[in-house]
Amino acid sequence: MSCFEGRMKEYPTISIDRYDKENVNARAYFLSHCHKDHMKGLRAPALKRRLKCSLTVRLYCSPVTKELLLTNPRYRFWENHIVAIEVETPTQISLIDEATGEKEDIVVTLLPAGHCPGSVMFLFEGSNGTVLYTGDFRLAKGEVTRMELLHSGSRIKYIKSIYLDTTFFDPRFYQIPDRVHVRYLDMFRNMPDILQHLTTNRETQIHACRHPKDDEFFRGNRLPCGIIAKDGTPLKIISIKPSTMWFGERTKKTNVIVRTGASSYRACFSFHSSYTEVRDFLMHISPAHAYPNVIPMGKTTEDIIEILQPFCRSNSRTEESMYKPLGPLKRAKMISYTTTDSDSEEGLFEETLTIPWRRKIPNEKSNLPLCAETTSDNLPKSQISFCEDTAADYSMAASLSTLKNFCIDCEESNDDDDEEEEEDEDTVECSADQTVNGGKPCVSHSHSVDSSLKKLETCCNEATEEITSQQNQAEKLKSDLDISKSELPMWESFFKPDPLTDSEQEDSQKQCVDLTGSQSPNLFSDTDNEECIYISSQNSSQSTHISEQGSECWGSQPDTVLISSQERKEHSVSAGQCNVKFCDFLKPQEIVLNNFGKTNLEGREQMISFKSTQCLLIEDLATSSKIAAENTVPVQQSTCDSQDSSDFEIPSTPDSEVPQEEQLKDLYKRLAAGEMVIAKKSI
DNA sequence: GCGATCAGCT
DNA sequence: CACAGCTGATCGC
Repeated sequence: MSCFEGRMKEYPTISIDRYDKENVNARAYFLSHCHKDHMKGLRAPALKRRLKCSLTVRLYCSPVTKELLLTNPRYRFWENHIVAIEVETPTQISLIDEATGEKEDIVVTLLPAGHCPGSVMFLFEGSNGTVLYTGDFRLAKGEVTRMELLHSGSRIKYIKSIYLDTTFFDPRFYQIPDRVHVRYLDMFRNMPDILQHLTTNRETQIHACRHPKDDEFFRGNRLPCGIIAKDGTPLKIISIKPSTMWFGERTKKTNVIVRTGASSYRACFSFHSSYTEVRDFLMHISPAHAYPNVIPMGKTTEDIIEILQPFCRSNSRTEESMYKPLGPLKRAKMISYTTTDSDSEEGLFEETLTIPWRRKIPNEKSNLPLCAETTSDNLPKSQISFCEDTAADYSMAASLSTLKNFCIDCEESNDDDDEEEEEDEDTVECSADQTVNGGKPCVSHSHSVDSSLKKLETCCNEATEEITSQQNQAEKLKSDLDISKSELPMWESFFKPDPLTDSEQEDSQKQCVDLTGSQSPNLFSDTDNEECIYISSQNSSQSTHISEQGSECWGSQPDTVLISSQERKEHSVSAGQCNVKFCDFLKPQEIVLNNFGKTNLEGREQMISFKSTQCLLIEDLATSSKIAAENTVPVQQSTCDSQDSSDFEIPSTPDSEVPQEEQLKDLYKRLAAGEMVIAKKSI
């Protein structure tokens, strides 16, 4: 529950997610998402009076949040005072003091937060520095690296302060299963696409309604919303209750899904980032200061700030050093065609920054023969000229020393995490980075050279990422195939009402190794519940990924989703095949799988069937077959992809062909020879 | 009557 | 259970 007071130290004239007390007098309001604990005071009389008196004050939010807000008649008075800002679109806003006429401009960028429909983080850039307000967020590990607007060139922007969702920033919530994998962060932009999955028809097999207190309810021939099986057959219901706190409270490690009753299960699930996800986010952002938005019970703000402190860059480096200007550009070196060791080591600027290297796309597995080879001083001239046509006024100005340094960047940017190496190469890589990125401190050098070098960097990065992507796909395919061989999700065994056999329990306990000390649920683990069901985290992340119906957003909150096998033909149930339906904006506290009705299979052996629009199919990747929307995918393959989404890998490109070893070798050779390699899309 | 706050509940 | 949000009771304006 957010305890953020509404104001940030750097920009105290704006209010975010709080609209009471002094916040009423803010020059602008920001709403990160439509949850009540972030809307305090938003319809209070004081604020209504302010709106009537002010000509300039506005509420800024995402288009989806605006839509949701205005759906509620109680907030409709905002209609003429609310401004929707497109996600990932830097927008300048003038903050005007209507009493004095004083004006301050800031640039705000909305970044998808993955918490609920329309939820965003706010990135503010202005005279008092760059600050990030996260609101509530759930971002998978590594996702921050793909947020371009948090980066300048290939490096993370300097974030002075971060105001952070620390809901689960506690080792008890060390790891929370990933959500159903989606390809894009901005999935909520298309609300009609989500709405098409919804119906008010109670006879559908997926219900979002409150869960009864106990299993007794299900023995009656009625669902919580009142619907009954037409032919009078008894209901066969499985309920899954998405929980996070419950798992955090376990004294032992548990599975991600634990059986809690005859037909009830707890699935570990969260709309907030886990400890490791927040830690990954913070480590990448590396802000100078971090402030918690959420203070857990029994803790103080100071406690949490202390926990956050090790992740702040002010911890190891002084703030002053971060702002150290670059100094004048050494133009003479820029136009040199020759290179010496001293050139490359000295760099292009009189002084160098000490900004730690940040990877935009870290990858633990990939090696980069491309950059390793191109760091050679024998680099062919063609390596320089392959971007020439993209920069008319460049005139071959990039020295080999620049390229050499740049290639060190390249190599490292895709290398494994190794802080020692980073420190060792700081000076060299920074000088290169300043050259190619042309960051804000580089005010004295030629724009044309700067932009040309940027293009050069872009070209090299694209080539590098292409190779990395190809390698990743090959490795992923291999690992997925391994998984599919050995760890096929056993839906049949999961949804069976019978307790585990001794051998099943024994097998799973053998695999329980707790090295973290956290109680976070594991794939196969020990449990304090004797009726535990063992299921992979991939499965649970899909099975629990259900949410609240938009039309009920303001009314009674449905917290149960009932899934029955009584379905239309397109939702037909079949063993071994499982489509995943995306209802990501629903937010139930319970999911009930209800397989009442007639099917062609015995009820308890049925697989629950969904529709899929997002899951990638590994086999399709391998065969380049086109993945159509609404495609039907075998669950074991879609879950493999879901697992991948949690890794620090570049997501595989659908429709692309995984290269064979020989092809890769050929690619490397061509790249090393300075040829331009263009990714071809095969559909 | 309405809003703020809290307890209790899901 | 702290999520997030509802209902109802109570108090104050």
